[in-house]
Parts: sequence; structure tokens; C-alpha cells
Amino acid sequence: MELGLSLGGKSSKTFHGITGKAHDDFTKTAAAAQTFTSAAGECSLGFCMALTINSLNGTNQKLSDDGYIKEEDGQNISDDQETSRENRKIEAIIDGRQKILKLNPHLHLDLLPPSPVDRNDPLPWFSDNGSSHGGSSGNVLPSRGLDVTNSPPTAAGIEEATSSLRLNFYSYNRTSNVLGKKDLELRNDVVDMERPSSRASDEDDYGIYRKKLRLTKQQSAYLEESFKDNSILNPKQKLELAKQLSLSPRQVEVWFQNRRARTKLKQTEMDYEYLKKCREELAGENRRLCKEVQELRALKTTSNPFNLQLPTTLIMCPSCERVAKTTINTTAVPPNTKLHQSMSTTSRTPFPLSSESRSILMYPFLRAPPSDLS
DNA sequence: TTTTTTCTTGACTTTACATCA
DNA sequence: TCTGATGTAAAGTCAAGAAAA
Repeated sequence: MELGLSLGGKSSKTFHGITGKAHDDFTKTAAAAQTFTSAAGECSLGFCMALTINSLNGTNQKLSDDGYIKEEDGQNISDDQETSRENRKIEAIIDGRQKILKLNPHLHLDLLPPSPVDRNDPLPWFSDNGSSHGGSSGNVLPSRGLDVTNSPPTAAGIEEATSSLRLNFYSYNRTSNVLGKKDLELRNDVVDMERPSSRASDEDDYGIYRKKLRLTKQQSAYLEESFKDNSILNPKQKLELAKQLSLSPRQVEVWFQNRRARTKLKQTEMDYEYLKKCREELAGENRRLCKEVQELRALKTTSNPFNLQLPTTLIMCPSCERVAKTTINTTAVPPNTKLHQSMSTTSRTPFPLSSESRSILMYPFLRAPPSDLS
């Protein structure tokens, strides 16, 4: 079987990307798309789209039991570039299908492969208060299948369901990367909707558009709570969480990786802002002190007119830790001498010094602030 | 109402490191 | 002790989709 994409209802080209189980579903989709086309008319979107399904035309792959596309003879299906180009339009079809659902909510579509996870297994928030999360219909998990038969879904419900539906819909074997043993185990055990790892572009090797999953608010909230408890999951916790949320362990792992990275980024930004503020405060303090030094120097010049341009020396008594400024070399004056006592008691400096000014004299390296601080 | 810009976030690749057989 | 395989965190990045302008 083969899917054909018809744009404008005039041309029909083959599509190799989806076969097997999806055929029946897409038969419905195609019919619905035509219904949609006739209902909405060609004028509404400027063009009309319909998906039709042709017989399999020598395709070399089939859909495996787990919903993944398998190659039978090793030939890469992406070789058909023309087909790949057509595949890019699948996304538009999906969007169109959403519109179809809005027009005909009783249309039943279930494109998903059988899920190993019990769809009726309630999420924790269900078991807590029994309330369903917003937008979804009852106990039908938004990330599992799309059943629009029973109750007309809301727009949000459609979006939630279809976002995950796309994820399942586009699942296939990861052929571009080497799979680790654990990956294979996870895929076999839990993962039924693992998406391709290759992200060389927004379309994969088969030319199918990658659609981005959006976690529901409930899923995000539950992950947030888990992150508060423990920002790093061990494999067991990861599997448990994935099962509870009906996500793949890989998705949970990626979510936690991103969460850690973005938490760290926010923390770094906060640290930067704090340090920036400290720097500004210190720069202001430095400017104030430099200004005071200038004032003191000016005061020194005016109050000591006889201060000649003689070599000066700052000295500090090792016993009393008092500073003296003199034009003679008194560093060799031994303590407890008359000269030392005279310096210590009467003329430590040529002018009175405040404690702050003394400290400045003791640290004469304090000069004008660096240019980057001023 | 439509278009453009910005932000959020799910997912990917690469690298480095730890552990184990 | 060395080596290769494996798993995973961190850093950087891309891009879809939502939100804001």
C-alpha cells in the first residue's frame, strides 16, 4: 500500500513514508480530507488538499509491529527525492486533519500503534482528585491516541492529542545513529513513541516533518514537582516517571537535562546581576575616596606652604604603629630614644591626620580609580 | 485581523568524565 | 594497569510553536 498526496485534487503523487497500519487510518483521513475540501471549499485556504492512498508501488519497507518503518532490502527510502519533497507536505495534512476534526468531531481516527502502556492507567493527578485535566476528554490520556468518537474535543484537547499523535505517527527506527543497548531496551520496554534522534534538519531522512511535542500543563507540573525533589534522576526514577506521565524515558531525560541547564542559566544571570550591582557600589565608593584624597592633598599644600620639594618618606613605628612623614631618613632611629619619643608624641606628621587619612597614607598605592571603574 | 518579532521549550550533537568488564 | 564499551551530565545549538508587539 502506498500513500498518495493530492494537492488541489488534480495531481496525485506517491508517498513512501507511511505504510501498513496507518493505511486504514489514512483512508479515513483521505476521505475526511476530501469531505473537508468540499465542505470548506477551495477558496478558504487558497488551495485544497486531500490525502489519498494508492496501492503499494514496489515500496521496499513495511511497518513493523511496533509501528516503526522497516526497510526490507536496506535501500534508503530517502533516495526518492521527489517523494521526499512531497512528504514535507504531510504536516500540512496533519494541520488540515485538525480542521477536519473541528468540522466533523465524530470522525474516528486512531493512527497509533498498540500501546504497551495501559491507557486507562490514571495519572497521579487523576488518582488524587479524580478530575481530568483541562482540554482533554476524560481518562483518555492526551499523549496516547486520539479518540474523537465519543466526545467532541475542545480545541485544546485536539492540540494536545494531535501533538502526541504526530510523535507516534512519525516514529521509526533510528538508523542514523548507533543505538546504545540501553536505548534499545528502553525502546522495547517502554518506548512506543520514541522520535528520531537525527535532527540534521526539521525533516528526517524520510522527508517527514518533525513536529514538536508540547507537554501538557499537568505533565509539566508533575515534572516540576519531581525536579524540586531531585534534579537528577536515576534510571529507575526516570522509568517510573516516564510511565506515570506516559512519556518515553528519553523525553523525561531530555526534560531534566533542559531543566537543569536553564536553572543554571537563570542562576548565572542572577549572580551576574548581583555582582554587577556590587561592582557599581564599589566603584562609587572608590570615587568618593579618591575625591577625599584629592581634597586632603589640596589641604596639605595650602596648610604647609614651606613644604619644599624634598624627598619624603612614610614611616611607621613598629612599636606604636603610628605613621610619620618626614624629610629626613629616620627609619634608622632606634625606638625608645629621645628622637623616637619626640616623633611619637609631638610631631608624628607635619599636620593632624584623621584616622581615614592615616590609612590612606599607610597605603599610598591607593591612587585614582582604574579607568574602567570611573 | 494579519504580520513580524521575541520568547519558550523540546530535542539534538558534541564533549568529557565515570564505571565496568 | 590499560583499553574499549557504555551511560550520562553539561554545554551549546536548533527550531517549532506560542506569545507579544
